[in-house]
Amino acid sequence: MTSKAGDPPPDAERALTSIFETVEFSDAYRISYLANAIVVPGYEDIKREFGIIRAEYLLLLCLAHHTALTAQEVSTMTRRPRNSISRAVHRMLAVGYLNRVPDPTDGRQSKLSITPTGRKLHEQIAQTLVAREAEVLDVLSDTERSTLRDLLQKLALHATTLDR
Amino acid sequence: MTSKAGDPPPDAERALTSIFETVEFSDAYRISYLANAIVVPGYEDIKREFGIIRAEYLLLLCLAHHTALTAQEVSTMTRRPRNSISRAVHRMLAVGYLNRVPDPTDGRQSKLSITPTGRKLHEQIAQTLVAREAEVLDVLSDTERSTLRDLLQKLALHATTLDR
DNA sequence: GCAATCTTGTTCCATTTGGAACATTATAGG
DNA sequence: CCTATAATGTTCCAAATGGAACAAGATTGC
Repeated sequence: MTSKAGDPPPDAERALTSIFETVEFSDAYRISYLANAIVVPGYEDIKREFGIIRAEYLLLLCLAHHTALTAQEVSTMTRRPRNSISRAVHRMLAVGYLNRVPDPTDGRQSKLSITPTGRKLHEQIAQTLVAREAEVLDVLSDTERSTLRDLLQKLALHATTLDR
Repeated sequence: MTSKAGDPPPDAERALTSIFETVEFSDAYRISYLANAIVVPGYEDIKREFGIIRAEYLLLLCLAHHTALTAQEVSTMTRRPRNSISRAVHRMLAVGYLNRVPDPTDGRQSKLSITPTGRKLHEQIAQTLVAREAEVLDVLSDTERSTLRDLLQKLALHATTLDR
């Protein structure tokens, strides 16, 4: 269907990629396109294979890397709306991937943490996404990849300061 | 709420960004996070301001940069499902942002093109996204930005060869 | 030339999504 | 201390989303 990476693409196919160069916000467009090409299909696989939707997996992911978080913190970290996280918390509690203990010092919130089963699942799911990431990044050399990492980190950190 | 870009972040806030470093697929995660921080809120603004949803705007965007495309081509270029594009075509036709002429050589498909009104709208919308992009990219120097462009272009081109 | 297969665009439907309003608790200002 | 304001998590609802099946047309292979 599509030509291989190194080939000079035929005209019909070239037309479908020229948008990357002509679009007014080409960096943002490329980033968005890449997200759609890497993670979005990844989430679809995860849904099919594990019955877990995006907000649910992001919740597990955050908790796999922090000993305890509130729902609000997960919402902020992931830029998902609070109600999505709320729903995710209920489902993940129900299937035993999550613990929830009310915060004694603040009656509004609860501390969430991942269970061993939840962590096992996360590790499986992460593999899927690591593989998908590798598929895309393998066109870069080691130096290029390391440069990219640094630039993305800088941008991501800065983006956290952007309000919604 | 959040500290400024250059400040050393306080502990509570640092916890919310450390995921960028600890997540197993950190490049993919950062790309996805950036897409959510730049483009997604952009689409929300566009919906509020212009009453146009994502698939609809992507359709206009593609047609603004190509004299004629089929719905299938737009679907491929944007990685949106065919039915989303189909709906978008109908709405954009109804409001006069689009022309559609059946392909005489292939009865299944039609050639789509943008109207002058549609193009005007695209130009307004693009400004919104260009501004949002600039907000994020302004932390990079000119050289960094140019390096990033090249890397993203390489990745995006390669990603087009990924099925689905 | 014809049957089987594929492609395009569409409709249908179930699921996901996120805004808005809400109850509850905490915090700030007087 | 007590009222006004803000934050957390939840429910409700309308909208967007994408998979699946479909009709109509094109292509392939015999």
